[in-house]
Amino acid sequence: MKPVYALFDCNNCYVSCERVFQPYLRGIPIVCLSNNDGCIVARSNEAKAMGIKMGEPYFKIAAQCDRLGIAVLSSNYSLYADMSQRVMSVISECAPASEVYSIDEIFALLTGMPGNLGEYCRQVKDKVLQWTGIPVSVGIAGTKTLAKLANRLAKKSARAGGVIDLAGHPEWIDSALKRVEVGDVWGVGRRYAVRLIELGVRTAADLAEKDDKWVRREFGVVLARTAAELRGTVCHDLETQPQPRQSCCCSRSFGDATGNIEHVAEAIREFSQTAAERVRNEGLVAGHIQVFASTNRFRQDVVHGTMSASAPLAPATADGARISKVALALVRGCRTFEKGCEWTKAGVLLTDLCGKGAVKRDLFTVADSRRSDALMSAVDAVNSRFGRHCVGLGLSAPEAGWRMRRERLSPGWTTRWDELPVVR
DNA sequence: TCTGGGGTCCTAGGACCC
DNA sequence: TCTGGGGTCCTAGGACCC
Repeated sequence: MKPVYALFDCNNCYVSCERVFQPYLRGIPIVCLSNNDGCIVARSNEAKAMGIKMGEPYFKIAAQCDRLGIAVLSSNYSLYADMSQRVMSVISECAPASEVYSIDEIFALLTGMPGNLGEYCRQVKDKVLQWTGIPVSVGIAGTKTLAKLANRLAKKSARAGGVIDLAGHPEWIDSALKRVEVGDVWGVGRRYAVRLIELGVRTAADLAEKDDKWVRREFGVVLARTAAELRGTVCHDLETQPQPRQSCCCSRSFGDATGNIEHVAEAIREFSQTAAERVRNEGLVAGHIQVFASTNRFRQDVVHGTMSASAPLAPATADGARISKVALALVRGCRTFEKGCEWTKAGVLLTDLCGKGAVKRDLFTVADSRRSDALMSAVDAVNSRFGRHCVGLGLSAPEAGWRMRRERLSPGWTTRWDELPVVR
């Protein structure tokens, strides 16, 4: 039986999440910023029409936003994650199998389902809007890559009404491929796009027509799979069971640069506990830790520097106390810190992750004790109820200069009791 | 003055082994 | 004048995704 994939994708995801709880933002241009109020990461259709570009540093267009009356919001990831969960749960109940692909996308497997799948997906889309307030678009096709492409066209087409079904209309595939630039194909990034265009491959249709051996030789096996998927050959199956992650990184840009190693250490102490908490939440432990910091890579007029230090964690652990102790020791033992740099970013990377039950032990190491497990469970319980960093080891002041800027943050409408919307 | 964060996979090259 | 062959493992770097 021919496989059928549907890709559901939230329209302007973060903007739509904000609009659910601030209806006065509907119909006006609005953008959402990345962490530290750095870059534009989401735009409403009105903002797109005004020429606001994705990924643009905010400081460069702040005045323009002001002049054009564009509403600007700091990123509120706890809101977006919560809204995402609601959308995903509605859609996943409408299909026999599904794969959450990102915060705003989910693949649903519709293989063998009876009836008009385009019509069915339109009903699911309406249900998502009614139940969560989030508008979605849908692309349906025989491979994931084609479903992505169909979704892209569904978003742009006024006639499609948010749904394009290439599985039900294989005769549309050729013209669909011709209408999509090669750089907009899922799996073709900026570098590949430049080279492909130099080689005369301009559209998805051009890429699909290329000889498999040629693509493999010039670009490797990954792009060869993408090209095959455009021809209708499934190379990327649905991953219904999320694979256990291999690494966990917590890094942040600082609100204010600092030359003080103790400030960097403070940040890293907190990031290491956040990373440990994420790893614990997934029942994993880490066997290796790396800490790093860097200066502002964009500025020409300052001393540039990077520091990085790493150490094994033996036995592997997710104990925030142990991990933050090692992290601090790594920072303080790092010589490159002595160069008089202004640090603007730091982070912690946990790797060699494995299941908690699979920890290797030897005669000379002691596994995490039951006391450590109990302590971490208590910490997680308190923080889950009262907010992250409510309790922790050596916590820093909320107003510490290294903390990220979030000057236009909306309330935690769905995740914090004290920020619930009030109905009058 | 101000430029995000968090992932994965593939490949090439070096170290090391027999 | 001259330097094997074949394999594995690890790491760094480069590409991609959202």
